[in-house]
Amino acid sequence: MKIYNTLTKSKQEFEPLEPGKVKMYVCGPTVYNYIHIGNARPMVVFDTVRRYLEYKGYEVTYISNFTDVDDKIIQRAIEEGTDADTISKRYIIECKKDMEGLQVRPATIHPLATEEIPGMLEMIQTLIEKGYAYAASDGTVYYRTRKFQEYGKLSHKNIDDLQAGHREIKVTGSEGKEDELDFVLWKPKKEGEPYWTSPWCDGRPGWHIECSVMAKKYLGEEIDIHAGGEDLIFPHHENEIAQSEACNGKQFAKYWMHNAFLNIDNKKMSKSAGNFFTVREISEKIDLQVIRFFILSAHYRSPLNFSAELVEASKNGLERIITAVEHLNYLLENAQNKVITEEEKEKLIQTEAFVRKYETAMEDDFNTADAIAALFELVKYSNTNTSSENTKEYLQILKKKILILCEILGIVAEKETCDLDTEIEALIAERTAAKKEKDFARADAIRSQLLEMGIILKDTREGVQWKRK
RNA sequence: GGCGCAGUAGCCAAGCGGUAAGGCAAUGGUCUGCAACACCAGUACGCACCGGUUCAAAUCCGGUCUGCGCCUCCA
Repeated sequence: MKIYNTLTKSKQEFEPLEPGKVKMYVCGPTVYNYIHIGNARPMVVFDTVRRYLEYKGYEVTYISNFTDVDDKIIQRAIEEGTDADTISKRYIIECKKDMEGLQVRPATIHPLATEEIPGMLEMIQTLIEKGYAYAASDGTVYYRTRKFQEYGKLSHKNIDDLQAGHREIKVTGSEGKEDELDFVLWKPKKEGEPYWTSPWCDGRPGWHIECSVMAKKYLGEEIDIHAGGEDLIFPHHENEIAQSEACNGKQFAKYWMHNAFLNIDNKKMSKSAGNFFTVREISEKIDLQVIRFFILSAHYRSPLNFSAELVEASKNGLERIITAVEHLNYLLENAQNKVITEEEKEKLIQTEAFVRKYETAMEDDFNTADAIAALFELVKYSNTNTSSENTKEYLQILKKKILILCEILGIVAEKETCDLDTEIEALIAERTAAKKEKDFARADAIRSQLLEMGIILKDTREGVQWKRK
């Protein structure tokens, strides 16, 4: 299995630190509002990575944090006349709801920054002791960026270029810094803000230190995969490396994975441009599973454009897969309980090619677009190689194959079979009778009536199928 | 200014040296009372443009054009 590593700018064979186990850390959202559609991309993408690793038999420890103390949260709290804790707790709950809709499985642990302050104080202290950090006169603690020789190795930046860039857009409030590149590990509180006591001042942690500490606490000093959006490469992940490696003296993460951005109508999403969408508002119009399928329809390192018609195309494509599974279920209801035939066995062997194609795609840096193509080929094969003549066993195995490939992508292709609604069944029977008597007006009336109830009918060769909208 | 990415049919999107996957949409057909589903058929003499390397290039190299990202809170 190959993974593109931002650190080396190349695809590398994946070799976990410990055989059979994978330690994975994915930077989570800052919870000051509902998550937006852009936040959904890394969640879906890395959840899929996790699912595939588990499919391959790895035991995955998946850690994803919630940043629950931050300027934006505090600002939101002030606006609403409440406290930061209320805001963050509320949006963590809402975020989890959205994740559920997107079929993103909960992480092994979702640590909260505010609950990891002791670890942060400890790491900052160690960095100060090792000479990698210093406290300014106002109590702010800075990281001594130039002291870390390898600074820039992830983002492939030259430290001197960085400084030149900084001069142009110099920010105020950095008087206590020894060097403009130094970044904050701990900052003093302002009036009314949440704070914790520390040896340097009452205050709160900088953003970067959180992830270094949480990764270390829950995964250890060395981890396999560290992931997030590409915008995090610099400075967030670069700074994490500086902190963790200076503190622990070991390579922090072996593989760094970054997803590209999701744009809206070919433009970067932003509130000012008026093209900002939360997952919540999208979920009111579209099944979030469609959004998930849409996100996976492109490779995670390519920019992805989001628009109504593109989502519509994904919806139709996904429908094709679901229809195929429904059809198999329909056939299974009346299938014969005989021994699988030689011909059927032969056909099942042929489907292995699609499974292999799927796996090959996933093994190549999680090429979900190609994997989906293989899935579609399997679906087509299923559509053309099944009938009411087939045995239960054959149909069951075929269905299972489709379902497993869907499962890795987080696609639920089979809705729980609800109890047959007697009213619906009765209407369908009535319609069938009407059709027999060539009373098509009555038949169509019943079909419209069912449609209003959210039931879609299909007259197949094998009989009438129905499904909920 | 520095660093980097991308340009493949109407749309989306794989392919990354061996002669263009897959999906959506559209068209014609099979099936069907109609519809829906499904299936079948054709659908890029060509992969932004110009050169070069090679027996062979969408794939490698050089240049041009266009779009985009990061360098600053940001998935």
